[in-house]
Amino acid sequence: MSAAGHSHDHAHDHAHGHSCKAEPAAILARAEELCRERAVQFTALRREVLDAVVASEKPPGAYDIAERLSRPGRRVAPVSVYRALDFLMELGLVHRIASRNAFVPCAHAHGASENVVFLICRTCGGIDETTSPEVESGLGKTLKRAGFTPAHSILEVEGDCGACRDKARRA
Amino acid sequence: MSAAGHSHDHAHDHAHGHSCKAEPAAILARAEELCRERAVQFTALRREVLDAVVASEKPPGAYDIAERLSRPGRRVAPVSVYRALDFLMELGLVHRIASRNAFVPCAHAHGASENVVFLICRTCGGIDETTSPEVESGLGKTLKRAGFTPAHSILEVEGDCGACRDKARRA
DNA sequence: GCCGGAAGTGATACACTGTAACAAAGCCGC
DNA sequence: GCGGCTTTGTTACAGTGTATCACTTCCGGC
Ligand SMILES: [Zn+2]
Ligand SMILES: [Zn+2]
Ligand SMILES: [Zn+2]
Ligand SMILES: [Zn+2]
Repeated sequence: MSAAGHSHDHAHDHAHGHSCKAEPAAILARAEELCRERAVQFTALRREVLDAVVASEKPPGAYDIAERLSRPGRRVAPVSVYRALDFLMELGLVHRIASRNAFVPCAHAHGASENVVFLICRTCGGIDETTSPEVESGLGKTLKRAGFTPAHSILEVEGDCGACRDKARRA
Repeated sequence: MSAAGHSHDHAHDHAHGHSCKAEPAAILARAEELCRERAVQFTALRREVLDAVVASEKPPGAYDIAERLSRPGRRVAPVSVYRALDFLMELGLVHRIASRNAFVPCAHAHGASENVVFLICRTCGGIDETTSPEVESGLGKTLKRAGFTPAHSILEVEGDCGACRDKARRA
């Protein structure tokens, strides 16, 4: 999945559907801003956990993060990671992928109530995030028909991303 | 939703949004038919696990089922339950709810590729199942736009079912 | 600067969820 | 019945997430 935006900031208009890793600097900035707004602490541990999620090649599990942050002389227990992840999810900076027990940085800065679609590539393991007005409205109709009041929803699609499909075709 | 048809088959047209337990007899019959078709064994254990899933008040976890099936003198280990559940899911008789680690009987007899929407009531804990052509087509468009080839997807909505909402309103 | 409450972290233990490996039992076609 | 396959039992273990409590850090008020 592609890394969006380089230092010289080329035109990156996202007509492509493939995942663009959130720019580490951008998401960090967003984190700091959000924490200032809400008057909560963006502590070192929280920053490190966010960094780990952003920097990981594949969406890591909580234990992966704990291991990555631990060194001889400093052990970060999974429970600390979970707390930081809860915090980051509360702020909408990180999402949990229920079907994988993994965590991804939010790539969209969408509102909390807005539905997102996670595209999980079973070949490369990458997870892309997109929004879908069509799904949103269709789901709204369906829920209304069912008399169900939604609080939040998860939509995770497993399959093959464009890059992996192309690679397979060339092979 | 809905279990159509009781013994005296009253009009049960399901304008209501709340979960209607699948008729135990019907799903059992379907299981036997499917197993005959595919020439696989519908063993006692598999039947008991299916029964347990159908009969449970709330969607049970695998360990709940194991406990329910165990008695003094006969212990059913979780691993056996998982195997039976895998079997039943393969046949499309049971679904796993990723956001809850719970299992529900299929209430629709839909095809394997067809998308379903799970409606999870956070008040009563009931889980209803419905299909949504709108979502289906909307999601198709979105995936195409993203260049993503889907294999299968999960869509789980948490909120309040009609019954619980009414109950709350009257209170 | 100091104090006191609130928030965050460390550490341990534990509960819950799921899988691997191998042996024993049951089924089925020959 | 024999031989191969499927299913189940049993044990052990890996992976995921939470409860508890003590300790530290932060922050606002004095
Ligand atoms: Zn997001
Ligand atoms: Zn891929
Ligand atoms: Zn179903
Ligand atoms: Zn309800």
